[in-house]
Amino acid sequence: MKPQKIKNISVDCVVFGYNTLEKTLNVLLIKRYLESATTAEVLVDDYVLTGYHINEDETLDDTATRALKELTGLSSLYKKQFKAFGSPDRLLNDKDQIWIKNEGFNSRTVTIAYYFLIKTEAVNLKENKYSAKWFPVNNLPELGFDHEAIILEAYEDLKIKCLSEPIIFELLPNKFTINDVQDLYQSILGIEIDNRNFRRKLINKKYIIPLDEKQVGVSKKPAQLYMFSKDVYDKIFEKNYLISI
Amino acid sequence: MKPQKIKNISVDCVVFGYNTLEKTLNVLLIKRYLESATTAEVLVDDYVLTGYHINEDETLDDTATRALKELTGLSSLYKKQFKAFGSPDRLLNDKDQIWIKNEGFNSRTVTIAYYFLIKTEAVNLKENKYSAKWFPVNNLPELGFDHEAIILEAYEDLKIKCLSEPIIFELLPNKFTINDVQDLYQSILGIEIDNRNFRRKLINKKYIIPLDEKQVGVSKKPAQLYMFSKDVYDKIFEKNYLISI
DNA sequence: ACAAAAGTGTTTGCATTACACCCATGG
DNA sequence: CCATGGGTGTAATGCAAACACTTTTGT
Repeated sequence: MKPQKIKNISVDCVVFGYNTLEKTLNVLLIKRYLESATTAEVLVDDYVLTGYHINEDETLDDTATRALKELTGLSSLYKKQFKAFGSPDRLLNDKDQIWIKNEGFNSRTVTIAYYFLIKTEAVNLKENKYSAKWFPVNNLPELGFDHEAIILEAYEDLKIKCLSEPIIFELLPNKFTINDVQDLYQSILGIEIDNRNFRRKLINKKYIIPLDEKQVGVSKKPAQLYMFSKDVYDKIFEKNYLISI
Repeated sequence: MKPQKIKNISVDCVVFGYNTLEKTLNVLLIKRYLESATTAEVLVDDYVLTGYHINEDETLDDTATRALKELTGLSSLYKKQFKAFGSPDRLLNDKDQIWIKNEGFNSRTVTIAYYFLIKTEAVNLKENKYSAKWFPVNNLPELGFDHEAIILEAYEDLKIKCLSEPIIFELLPNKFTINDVQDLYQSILGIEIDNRNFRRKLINKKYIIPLDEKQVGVSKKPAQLYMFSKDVYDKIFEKNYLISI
């Protein structure tokens, strides 16, 4: 028997992916398209976050994990529930109303929003059934529902979180250069960082481990590769209580 | 006409209050009590967070604000939505099931949890219709539903948040001593802080303003009183991008 | 005068910032 | 040999941490 959907509670997923070559932070969005059955007029044509209404027997985390699994084929990604959105008018645009009627959901749906961090190269979008596509977080397409607001809040949370937790490495390949990490911080935070100071800082961390390997296939001096060791990080981690107000 | 309640979505409020004299961080809880109509047997006797199911025409923030207003008579308190709880088995204890049947809610309710910070002395519990009572966050009574878990997560969030934002002053009277602030940090974080270093740090902040006033009615040397100026804080605030991973 | 809590300075080390040039490699 | 990006060192500053005694007041 099919599990019962709860029609007024959903989970939406902001999937962040970093493109190491273009140095852009991207969000994975799916196409929303609907034509009138009679006139072939285009009724809805935009993008939305991936998301599902929750099932009766499912935790919120489960729903989010399921959504990502179906979108990307991947599980055990970094995931964070960051906020619930429940304004009564969040789905009341004309387009959204048409869409909702078509899908049979409740127009007063509260959504629990998650964000995911993902190594872009791990996703194969070629044979994706949702026409999923990456968009730079700073240059989003037209979005349905209140999804633009959701993405921006996820992004704010990510900006803060990446300063104090080593989640940045979720967005990079397993082997990376110090400059990759710097570029990524710069993309996320929108700031410039001094390269010498940044290198020193990172290289001094015991959980940033130099490999016996250098870049290959680059047309200039190949850079030293490093990996991040979560084990070492967890071992040496200690909470600090620095009050900085 | 009465607004329509949504039976499977609620808001729960963790209300933190600090007792300056006892130096304890407390949570405001309400009594949950039910006797069997026939045998007078006590069916439910414990405490829960204050919370409401949301109305059709209400934002989540509105519901939270309404709950606090009815509980304490106060509005415009510091409020933070910190997490949604939606496990399918979060309300399945026997006691909880009895209670839910009595109240007519859905056993699969997702709750959006908020926490509030409040100056304890601003609340008058004497004539409170909910038998609300303060409990130390480190010594909670028996709690219904999953409310203990909710309180603990709120507390974790508060611990982190108070390190980087000046929310601590929401828990103190308008006029406070430096040692009050230190005691409060110590209560929240469960650590000891060096008094000389802490004083220097605080007194150097431009938004900690010394008043032409000292404590009165204390039986020892009266301390200098200070106030917190949010205006000054907002003016001099600047985001820093210190990466500390 | 005594008890209790308020208040006060200095030193040391560490982390952050600012800053400019040489090096190694592939083409 | 040259263009490109990788990689390197030092000095100045500011902040945090450690640490113990004197002062003020009310009783």
